[in-house]
Amino acid sequence: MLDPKFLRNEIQETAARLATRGFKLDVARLEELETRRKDLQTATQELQNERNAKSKNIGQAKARGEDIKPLLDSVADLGDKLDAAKSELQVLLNEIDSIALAIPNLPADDVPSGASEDDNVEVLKWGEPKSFDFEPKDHVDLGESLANGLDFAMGTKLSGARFTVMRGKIARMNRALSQFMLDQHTEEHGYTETYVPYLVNNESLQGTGQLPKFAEDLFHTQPLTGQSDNLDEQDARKLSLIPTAEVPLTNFARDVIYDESELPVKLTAHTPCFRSEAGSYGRDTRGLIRQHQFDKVELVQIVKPENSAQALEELTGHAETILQKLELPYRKVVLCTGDMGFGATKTYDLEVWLPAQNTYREISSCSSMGDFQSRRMQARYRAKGAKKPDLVHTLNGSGLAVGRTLVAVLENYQNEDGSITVPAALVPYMGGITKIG
RNA sequence: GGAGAGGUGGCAGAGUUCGGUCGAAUGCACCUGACUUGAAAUCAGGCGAAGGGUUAAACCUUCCGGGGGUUCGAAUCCCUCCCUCUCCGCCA
Repeated sequence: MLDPKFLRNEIQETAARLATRGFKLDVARLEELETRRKDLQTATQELQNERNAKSKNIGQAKARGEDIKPLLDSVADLGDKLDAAKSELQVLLNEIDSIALAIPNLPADDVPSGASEDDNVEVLKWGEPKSFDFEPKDHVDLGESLANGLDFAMGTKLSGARFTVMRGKIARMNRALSQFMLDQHTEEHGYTETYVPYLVNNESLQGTGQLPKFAEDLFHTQPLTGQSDNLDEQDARKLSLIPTAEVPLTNFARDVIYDESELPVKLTAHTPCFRSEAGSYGRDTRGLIRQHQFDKVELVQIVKPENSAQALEELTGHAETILQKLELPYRKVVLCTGDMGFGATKTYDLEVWLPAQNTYREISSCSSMGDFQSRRMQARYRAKGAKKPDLVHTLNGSGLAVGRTLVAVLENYQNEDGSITVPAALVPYMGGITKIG
């Protein structure tokens, strides 16, 4: 959520900045709503003031033992007028609120402007794509032929499309990867390991920005009632599967006022992620690339505003370290204004080299959300000597997506006979074996 | 699953009997000042959040777990939901 002041006082500038990411702000509509809000709010508050003052008089008169009948008569119709004003104001506020909740974040100044992923800017390339003296197979062929290590048919039988069963050494490697990543981040990068719920409530989802706008991307334990943009009382108790550990981890900060000395908070967790992938029916239907369920090691930082830009560089570096230690070639791109996620001010994508596709594919996305999530969550900190608490900044990134890392290892470390060399960094996590198959 | 207790400011904790100068005693923490070479201790003062308003203030409104109700007026009374704690049962 943006600072309401942007929508009140700097709406033209705000609209212009939002336009760079392809979002059209209905300025005329908002201005009209704002004008009415101001009038109505003032009028309502005046009525409340009048009521409070008169009620106070009644109390005092009663204490003195005077006749309060005339006073009661004088407030007779006040209640109805107040109720009417209040409900009219509430309708208006709800409308403004639902508009505000659907406005994406403002891009940071140093984000390249552009309309689509074609306008993303490559920052660096790391490692050389290995040249094979045979035709490299893709991870599906490799995984299926390795003792049925990847069993897509079984996943479909049990659950449906985009679910997969892993067996034997492939399953072990999937586990090894997440263990390796967690150890790196906790032992080398200073993150606190956490274990979190995989089911979260709607407040948490609204805090990080998945709701109200992206309900269809998630799996819900119960269908949401209605299409309302605002959470009603019943919906607030329904749980949804997390699409990323960003949701529970970032919501640690919800309704918290940190002491300055507690920041930054750095959290990591290994969790499954569940995505309905609505709207992606035709894309990446083969293999592990796009699944309804996959594992991810997530990095989250809660920082002081002045540190968030630097923190994004560091957090992205932490994710890069994993790729470097696994010796997987990758490139780093900064997303353009048009390709960024809803709540991001700036995002780096890390894309790993996949030989079978002869291209780089996203394996991590690291973003600074500025105060966008903090404002929704009321996540604040108190600076030493400051009168009022300030909103913190939040960042998150994948470090890394485990399923896609498995794909990358299988494809990049394949040998001509279909076996897979275990990356050196992973050998200790694989019980010492150096080759699969 | 059964029985009971409770949710109040950053934290702890009064107030709820008998609704009215209660946005809320007190303590801790924090901020400012005095004392001190400095610090500690002590003393004095200040100190919840959100919104509106102002050059800045003043000032106004809302908030005592969420929602609803009664009333001129609700932290306080009623309904409902959520959460926490204790005891019993059950379970990994």
